[in-house]
Amino acid sequence: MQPDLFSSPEDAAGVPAAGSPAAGTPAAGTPPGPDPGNWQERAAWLKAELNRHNHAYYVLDNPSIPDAEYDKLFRELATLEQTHPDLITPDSPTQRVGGKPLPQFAPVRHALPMLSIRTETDTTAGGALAFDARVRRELELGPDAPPLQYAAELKFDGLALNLRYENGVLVQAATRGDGATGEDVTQNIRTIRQIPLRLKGCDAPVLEVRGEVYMRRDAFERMNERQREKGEKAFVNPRNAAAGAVRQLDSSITAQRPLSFFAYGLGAVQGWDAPDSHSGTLDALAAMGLPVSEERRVAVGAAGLVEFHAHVAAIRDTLPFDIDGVVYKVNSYALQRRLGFVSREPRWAVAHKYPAQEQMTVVRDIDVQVGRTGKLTPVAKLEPVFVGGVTVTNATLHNEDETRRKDVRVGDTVIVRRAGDVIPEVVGVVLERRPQDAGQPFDMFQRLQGKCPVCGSHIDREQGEADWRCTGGLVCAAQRKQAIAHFAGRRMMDIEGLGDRYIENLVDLGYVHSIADLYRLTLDDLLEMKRRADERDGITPETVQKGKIATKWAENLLAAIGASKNPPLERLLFALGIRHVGETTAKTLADWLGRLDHIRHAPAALLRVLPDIGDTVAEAIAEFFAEERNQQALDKLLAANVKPRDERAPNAKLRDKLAQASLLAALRIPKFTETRCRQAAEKGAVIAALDELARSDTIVVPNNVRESIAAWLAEDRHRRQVDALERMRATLLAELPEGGAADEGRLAGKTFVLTGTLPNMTRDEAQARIEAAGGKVSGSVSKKTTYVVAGEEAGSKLTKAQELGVPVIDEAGLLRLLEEQ
DNA sequence: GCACCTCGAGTTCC
DNA sequence: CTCGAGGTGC
Repeated sequence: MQPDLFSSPEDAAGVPAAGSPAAGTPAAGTPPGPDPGNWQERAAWLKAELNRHNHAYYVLDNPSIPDAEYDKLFRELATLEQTHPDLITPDSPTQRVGGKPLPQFAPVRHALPMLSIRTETDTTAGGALAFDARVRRELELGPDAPPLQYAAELKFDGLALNLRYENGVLVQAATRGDGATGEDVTQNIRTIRQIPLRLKGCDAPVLEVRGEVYMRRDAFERMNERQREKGEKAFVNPRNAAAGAVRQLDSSITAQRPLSFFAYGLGAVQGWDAPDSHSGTLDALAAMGLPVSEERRVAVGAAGLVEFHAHVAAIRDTLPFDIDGVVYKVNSYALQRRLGFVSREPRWAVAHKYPAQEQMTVVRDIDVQVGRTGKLTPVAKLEPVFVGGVTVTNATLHNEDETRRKDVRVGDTVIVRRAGDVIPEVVGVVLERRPQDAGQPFDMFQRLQGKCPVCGSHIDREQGEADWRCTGGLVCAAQRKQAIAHFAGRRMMDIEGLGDRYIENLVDLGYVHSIADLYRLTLDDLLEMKRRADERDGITPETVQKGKIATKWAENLLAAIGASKNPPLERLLFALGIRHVGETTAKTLADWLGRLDHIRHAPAALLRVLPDIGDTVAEAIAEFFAEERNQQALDKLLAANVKPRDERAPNAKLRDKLAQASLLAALRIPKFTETRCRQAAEKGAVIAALDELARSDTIVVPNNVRESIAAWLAEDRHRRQVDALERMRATLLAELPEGGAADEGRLAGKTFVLTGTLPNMTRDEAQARIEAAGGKVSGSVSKKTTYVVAGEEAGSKLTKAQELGVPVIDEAGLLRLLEEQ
């Protein structure tokens, strides 16, 4: 993203003085270049620096820094020149305001200069108040005068254009250029379908329309995806992509780029009776078939501006395109004329920005984190930057491939992006700023010397997988701690007060080695642990009162641990942290098999017949329980009276799943396909007599299949699996309730998706009630969704529902459905 | 065998 | 919230 130099020399992103890293100076906080105290040298340096970036952007079409950064330098120079006018030279970028047009595009002299708008850098409501106050002062309005009317609009993050219509026909499109002269990009602009080549109901001799070309975010993503597939370089953001497309020399390439346009004003006009207000003009332009953003209004007084600013801030992330702020214009043209201009900026308009969503910073280091499953994740440790409203110090690099694709190295200057609630991400490296002594391309194995940074076990990356993993399992303290944290989590055993910090101490000081140990902790253990932890951290000896607080804390924690002893079976299963077993799969296991005892002894083949459990998941579960250590941990839990409170008989529907044909197929014997299993079962084949099937004197299956079964059975573990399967089948059948499946409830077969905040119940409650009525609750909207239940602040799921035509109901609608039964 | 739908897992900051 | 991958239905 390069600054809109043409338009807004004042266009700084309103970044607090976090300071920015210098080229080759990996320390943020120190301004780059000569000491700001020496203003002569400083100004010379700024000029050179800015001219260099201009050249990179406008002539080489290869931006070197993000616009917030450019603006910061520009503003610094402008301020210097203001206080020391003798520093102003003709070659100063502040005097030119723009760059050279590319030689390949014909220059266009604008009939009416394209001016810039002053930017209000106070990103709070104060910015709006200040503007209103300024305007009222200029108009000499007293405090009792009625509030002014303003046209409030979005400030699009794109490229400004002047469209010239003569007699209603588009004859020329030009970029802003330096404001006086731009580039003729008519051929390219003609390819944008949104821009009418002929105006509806207007044949004025001259009508110039001004607006912004931009690219929608979704279109940008898709285009970048294609670029990457073709092995071509991806664009950093929609703005760059749009600017690049408009400045394509080959308009057939522009035609393939998904550009959009919004009109926001007028240029030269002849023979057209313009309305007397800005909002009226926009309405008129819309009526002529020009795209005009709907997100605009006539705001009344300062309060109206503040309200609009807040409103747009709230919807900013849901807009399909990027904006960097809003624009306020005095609505009445008569008043605009009275206000006039200061130098090259109108006094009647201001751009009011939001905190920048992109910033530059330096990568101090690349750390590797160990996840619960042993996944090794590279994390960029950043010089703190204020971006998108928060200070960011860490950003995930996901995995080795991703890190290398972006080629992030220690010491690099990177662009960090954070929009709304979105997790900060490293968008890309500013290669121009890579220092001589930057690190090498990231190499996980080399970096860790083949060892887990926490436990030293060797690390491994499976063929075809993106992740490196620590092989230490629960030997690895990082994995153990997270396993315990997972176990204690709210959606699992829900042990309140057992946060990461305490787990860290409990494990490090040796009080807890595995989850079962939690239930053997005593008051003394906890107090001792706390004392030792405090001592280690150098915290002053306890006062009597502190001792009391510590006791209270320990009592509470013990109580919470005690209270967690009898969870629903599915929660306990989820809490164990078996790979591929999340909330839903845990529920499936509990619903179908009913008792922990069955689940912990089920062979993979049995698990495979359950819905939504395939080879990978079945094996992960069986493997977990095959581990001696895990079975011991379970036994210890049981011994400590940790027991699911809702064990029950297996689900009646399991009877069908236990049919011989299904179980035979679930053994996954080579060549013994599902169809063959069914045929064999019809002829009386059963797992209990698999040996017979494999014998040469039977002809239930073709010879080659028979041989395959025999070979398979020859392996001991396979035979044991068959035995286990048969035993479990018998046990389960014996426990199955008589008769058919129970009544399924009113909402059987219906799938719900919950989104937003419901007025009177939590989402968990809503989910529980839907499930109690036999319905399903899913996390994502698709064609199969029956209803989307939307509350306050519903987000993308609601949008998706509308796209797919899925009915949307509110809480009241849901209650009605629930009560109908 | 492919396309679509889900689920699991990881992630940042206050 | 998003991405990747597992599972299922066509």
